[in-house]
Amino acid sequence: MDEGGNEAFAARSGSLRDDDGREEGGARRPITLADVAREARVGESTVSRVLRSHGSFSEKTRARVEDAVARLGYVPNRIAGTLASTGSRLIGIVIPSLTNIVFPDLLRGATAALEQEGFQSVIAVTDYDQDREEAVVGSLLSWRPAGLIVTGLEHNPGTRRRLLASGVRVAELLDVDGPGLDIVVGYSNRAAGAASARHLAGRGYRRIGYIGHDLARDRRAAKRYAGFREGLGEAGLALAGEERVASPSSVEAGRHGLEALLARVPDLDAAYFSNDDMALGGYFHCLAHGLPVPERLALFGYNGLDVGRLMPQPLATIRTPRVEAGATAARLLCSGAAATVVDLGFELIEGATA
Amino acid sequence: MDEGGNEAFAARSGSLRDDDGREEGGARRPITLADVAREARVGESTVSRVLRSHGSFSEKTRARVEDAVARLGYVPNRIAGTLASTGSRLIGIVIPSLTNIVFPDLLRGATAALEQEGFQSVIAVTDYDQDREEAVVGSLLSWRPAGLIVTGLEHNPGTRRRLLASGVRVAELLDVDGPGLDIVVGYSNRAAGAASARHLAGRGYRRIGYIGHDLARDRRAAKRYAGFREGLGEAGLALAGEERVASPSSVEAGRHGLEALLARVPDLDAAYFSNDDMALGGYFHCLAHGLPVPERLALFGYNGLDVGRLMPQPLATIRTPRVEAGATAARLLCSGAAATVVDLGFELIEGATA
DNA sequence: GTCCGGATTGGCAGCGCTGCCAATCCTTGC
DNA sequence: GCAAGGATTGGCAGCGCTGCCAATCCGGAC
Repeated sequence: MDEGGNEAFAARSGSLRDDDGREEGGARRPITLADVAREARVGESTVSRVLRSHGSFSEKTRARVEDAVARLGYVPNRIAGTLASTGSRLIGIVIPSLTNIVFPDLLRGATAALEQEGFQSVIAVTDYDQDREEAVVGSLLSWRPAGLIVTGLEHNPGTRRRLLASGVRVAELLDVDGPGLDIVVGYSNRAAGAASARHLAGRGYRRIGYIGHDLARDRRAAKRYAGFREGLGEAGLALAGEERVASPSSVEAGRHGLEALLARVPDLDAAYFSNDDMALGGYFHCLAHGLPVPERLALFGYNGLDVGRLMPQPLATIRTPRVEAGATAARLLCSGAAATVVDLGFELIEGATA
Repeated sequence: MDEGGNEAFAARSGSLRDDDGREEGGARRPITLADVAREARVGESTVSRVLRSHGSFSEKTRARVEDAVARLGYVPNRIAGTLASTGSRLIGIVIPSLTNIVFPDLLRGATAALEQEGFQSVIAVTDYDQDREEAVVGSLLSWRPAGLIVTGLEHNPGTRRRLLASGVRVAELLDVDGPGLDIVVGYSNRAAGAASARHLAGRGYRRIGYIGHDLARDRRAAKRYAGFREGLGEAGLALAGEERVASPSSVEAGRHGLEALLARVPDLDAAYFSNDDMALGGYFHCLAHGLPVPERLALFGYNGLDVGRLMPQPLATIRTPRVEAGATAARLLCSGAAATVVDLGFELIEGATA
């Protein structure tokens, strides 16, 4: 190892023209590309080219540079790199919540695909609040990302304006029911709701109730709800009752919601939940109170979580391709595809609870 | 609005000395701080000061600047800001998985606290692979973060070296059983395992089995396992049998794991699972096969997920302060606290399954 | 009216890296 | 042996913003 340097720091040179950095008690400064260039006795651009495998250079040069990098423990500064080059390799991802496993799934798909393309993701959470969405979108845009992945098609005017004005590519996920800004990847929540209604009606259920969570915030759940009512209508039915808890969806909300609804509408023969978490709560209520499922009460969820498949009776639900949606959106953004709508569809899982 | 400019772009000036940017068909370029300064007829540093509420300026100036910002739709470029100032406002977070809700919980706590401090987070996932951890740590370090949050205390030598050499603050989370690099926030997995064993032994269970997942990758689960065996040993007991599935933890792995174990060791009277997801799967197995819980078989989990609390019989488990750990680590990192170990402890929940 | 000290303000040199362009080094062909 | 043309290479001007420092302004105090 050379004098005065350790793996990650070099002695800071004492004056502006002295580049040798051998001042004795000087402060330490991070290793830069210039340090590597000096160590390898090549130009800065050459180091840059080698590190990015971009442009041409000889095998001998590559070896010298890589050697110097290893010797100095150089870590490239992507902040500087991004500023200097025109486009960043960053994608911002905006999701409403980390509590519902649906969004980590989306993240999983997106980050995996992104990584493959050499992109990194920055994540922000809105808590289902459109004002917070506007704020985090602004915050993400200040990193000059190559693209943004947001959830749903509904945004307040400020968010919409910022997104449009920024000129960055935007992918809106998990919904295709409505006009999108640019790239849209998802499935129809409305159709999913309708399909659920048709399924229950087709099975002969007539006294069907709905247990949902905060629909004002979760617009996709609201669309499923609307689609569900439509589907019931087509079958000549109407909701026999409904219970909406003001909180986000959860097993707890589902359990207590079903309990409350049954107290009001005891002769329900089926319950449609705003998602699988809620439905699992409902299932637990039935188990705890000895209500035979689906004989006494049928249950239907949404999302197709693993846990539903493993219940003693597999949950009747709709499986949504969340991971795939994240991955598809990421790939489209990276590839610079034209504005488009990708409807990935969904799959109705009959299960054994309805 | 001035001629030739719209909300987010200004006409690019045709030559290097012409700053007026009124070339007719020129390309568009993003609005910069210099544009705002010109529009507000103040200096660049003044705009910078106003935007960061840092330094002093008159009320009149603030109004003019904010006016210009609004008129031009200026979005500050944090890439440039970070490069120019010494420290970034970024914290990197490295987690092993997004599939297990534990890590989104950690993220939730961390991002909430970080946001409050004006920091942004960049997230990377390792899939429980130490080599991938090394790679993503390198990748995160290239953003020159102010700090890094990683999971667990076990890292391969390369990761350790990079972390140390980088000079950035590091917080290691969710475990306190072992030496840390810098800041450590978590709880003792070993003690949790031992406490679980003592609880089961104290309740009179004697034929106790273990159902776990891939312990080679999940070092914290391995520590709980070790602690559990120790705890049993103190009570004069030994594991009556164990089943390890090679996959990550899941409801499915728990259900099938218990089934397999019971096939081999039918007279088990209690089952300790590597976590609540696994335990939920075990519970489902019992329900599906009519095994009375806890009379025929007691169940014990780990993590204290909501779902366990809402089962018909609340799950006996250990509640871990995951969200709090994320938040604590984030706050310590931001505040520049000294290296320290924070043991947040855990809480044994008796539940009704043991 | 003049002077003083604090409040404001503007200028400008970098932060570390990349893109462009010119300089240099090899080959290969004749 | 010489020139043409591609392969390598180095120099350096920014990318957009912040930090430092000097310049300017302002409101009393004298």
